[in-house]
Amino acid sequence: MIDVRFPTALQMMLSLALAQTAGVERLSSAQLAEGIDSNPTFVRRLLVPLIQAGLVHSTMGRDGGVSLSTDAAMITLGDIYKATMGNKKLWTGRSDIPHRCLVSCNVERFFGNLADEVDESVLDLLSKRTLADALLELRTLDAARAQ
Amino acid sequence: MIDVRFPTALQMMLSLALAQTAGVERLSSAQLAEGIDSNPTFVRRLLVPLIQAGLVHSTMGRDGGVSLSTDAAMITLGDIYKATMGNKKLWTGRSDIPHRCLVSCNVERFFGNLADEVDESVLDLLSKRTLADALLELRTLDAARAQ
DNA sequence: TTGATATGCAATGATAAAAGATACATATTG
DNA sequence: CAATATGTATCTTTTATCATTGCATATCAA
Repeated sequence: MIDVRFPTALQMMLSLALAQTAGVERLSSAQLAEGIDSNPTFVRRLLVPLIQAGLVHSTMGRDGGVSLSTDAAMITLGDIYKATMGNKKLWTGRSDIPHRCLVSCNVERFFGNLADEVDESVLDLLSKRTLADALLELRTLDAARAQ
Repeated sequence: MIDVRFPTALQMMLSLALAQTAGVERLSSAQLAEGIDSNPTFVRRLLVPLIQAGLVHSTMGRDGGVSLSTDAAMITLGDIYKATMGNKKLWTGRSDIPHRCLVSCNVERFFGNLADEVDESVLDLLSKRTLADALLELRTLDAARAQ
């Protein structure tokens, strides 16, 4: 199955950012789940690392829910990516390749280094964009759609 | 299951490049399969797009096998990636999100654009490296390993 | 204090993408 | 024509991911 954690977390964060600008204090996991057409448990699982990273604040109990910890302009898409994907690399190579020649003895490390470079370049790209930027892009797309 | 087509195709291409420098005319799918600890069918499936892209030349029949179509310095890792992964994007978002608000109506396109940018930056990185460069890196890694 | 309702979290089940396995037609060489 | 390679279709196995269910815990309000 395809891993949709990042796009999903991103949508949730965008919803929280929108709520923030609209003056809504917090959203429940059920509300967020509705937005992504999924279930509250999945939402809460995704929220855990975002909360631990300090991007989202959660309040328990009745009338509980989550909200952004800070202004949307202070959160980059890179922050969200790092939090939700943790140490998972974008690429994984074959493991336990039998060592028999120059290639098989060293590809594993070679590919690992390459994957690291890729991760870095993706994070660079994501870190240049804030949630606030993204929300603005959504408005632009929406305006284009309306025409 | 994790998609290991690119790392696998890369290893095969490196093996073919090494064979080329060693004066070996061609390798069979069985030989390549041994190198990646897999089976000839998987190898041949992976070879199809590489052959179609003109990166690899295949000869059928007894004593058949595959070899690089050109010098390893003329083939970039980007070529290999494009051939083996085809149109598959690095990221896929959730699909069929119900359209209910500014976010849900536009994230799909927003994320698609973002994914395109990521693909582009990864391909940029991969296209700066040739198979010959990679083979040289393997030798460097091997020398470091020997110590 | 208690009922309603939220999060936090564990465990189990369903789904789907990828790789493995098998079989066989076709091509080439000696 | 025998041996052995590729090309390709089909079926099975594996496994990462998401959905579902259940329940403990926290909070608010009547």
